[in-house]
Amino acid sequence: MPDSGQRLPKAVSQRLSLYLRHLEALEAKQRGTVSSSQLARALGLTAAQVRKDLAYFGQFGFPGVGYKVPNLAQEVRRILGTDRTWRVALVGAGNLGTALLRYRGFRRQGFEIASVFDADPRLDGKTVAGVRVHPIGELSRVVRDEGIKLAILAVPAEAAQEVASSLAQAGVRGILNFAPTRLDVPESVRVHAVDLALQLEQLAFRVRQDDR
Amino acid sequence: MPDSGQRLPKAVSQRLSLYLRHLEALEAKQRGTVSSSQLARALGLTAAQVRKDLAYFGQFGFPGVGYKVPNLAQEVRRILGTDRTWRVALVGAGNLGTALLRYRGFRRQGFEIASVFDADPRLDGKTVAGVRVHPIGELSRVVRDEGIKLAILAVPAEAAQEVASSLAQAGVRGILNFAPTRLDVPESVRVHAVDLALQLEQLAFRVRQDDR
DNA sequence: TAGATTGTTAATCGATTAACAATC
DNA sequence: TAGATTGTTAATCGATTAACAATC
Repeated sequence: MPDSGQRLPKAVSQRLSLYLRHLEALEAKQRGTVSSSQLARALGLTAAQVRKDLAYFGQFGFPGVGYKVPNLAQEVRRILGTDRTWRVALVGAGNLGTALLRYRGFRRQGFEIASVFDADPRLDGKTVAGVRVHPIGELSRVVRDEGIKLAILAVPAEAAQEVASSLAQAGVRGILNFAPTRLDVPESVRVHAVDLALQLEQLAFRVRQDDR
Repeated sequence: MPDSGQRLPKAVSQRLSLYLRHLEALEAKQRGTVSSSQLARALGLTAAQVRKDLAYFGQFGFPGVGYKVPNLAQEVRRILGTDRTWRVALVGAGNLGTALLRYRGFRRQGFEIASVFDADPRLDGKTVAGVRVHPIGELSRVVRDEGIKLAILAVPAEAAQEVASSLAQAGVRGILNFAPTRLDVPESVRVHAVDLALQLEQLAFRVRQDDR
């Protein structure tokens, strides 16, 4: 039973991005086909898991052959929604914001940082990495006018909630939150938190655990 | 049955960091006690889950009262290993590396970026955010001499594997990898990957799913 | 054809939730 | 004491793995 019906396990969508990464590497190497067991080995999963994950969305494989690389890559892009370009607003042009603005990985995966906002009046009208910085007061208008649906939040924790509320109000549907704080937003808005210190904490914990 | 015996579910350790975040916020507000249901509400979990998670490590609560905030915060810090300062090496002093170097959240959680390395000879000997940049050739020596056990990898994907191997060789036990590539390291080294484009991809996917 | 590999069902494993006696 | 809340056991839920007929 393909496509609809059963709910998608949360873990599956996370693995889709991994599949796409590896498929793109295989595309670059001009590999024609790949089997579930090859994908599994490369990504540290099991072959059954790979097949089951992909089968949630349709029948992409060929028994006895495997999956056709460009084919499957395109399907996964379509599923993830990165077969088109998403225009993204970046709020916060400090160190982290600037790094994110210059990070080439976003564009490579179909994301374009279309406008940048910062509360610091000294940045007003300046350009960073070729993109003009707007005063934060223009956020609602610009986001609304440009129909932007995704935003990256790279402001201090204290400012995050207020900005998030403005973004929600302006029609943003998803926020990638780098501020280490929980955001209270309407149901219509998805928040995905990236807490950098938390990542290091997890790493330290696992390293210490190995020492038992 | 406390502490040892059963294996720790992976998801539990991830939630420990969340507990600590919230406990630190409560500490700042001078809150004396907190119940499992209050913690659960604040973090979007269930009370039973909070109690069970904490019970893996001991009996920290008081029936009828809840948990003592400073007490529990200290216990969780001890469990996570952030009751001491971890010295961390940063490899890559580009935009992302610089942003990470200036990011205050690391120090707040007990991580100190003790030395920085970059392959670009123009950065050689310069200081960024008050820390001197070493040429990458000195990586092994410095890491070994200073007994550094954690590293942050903020170099281009092409360079990541080579640097990771050097780090492993020099005795590093954990790598926080910002390069979008899988690293092949000895068993003694833990790798925790942070793929920024993947985070945006996941967000876009969930936003699109909501539109069904 | 023989060999390989898929998609899918059933079995297993693990994690979350509900319930409640014990405790303050 | 009465009310609140813990730690823990049993029940439920969900995700992973194994197995295999169908297919190329």
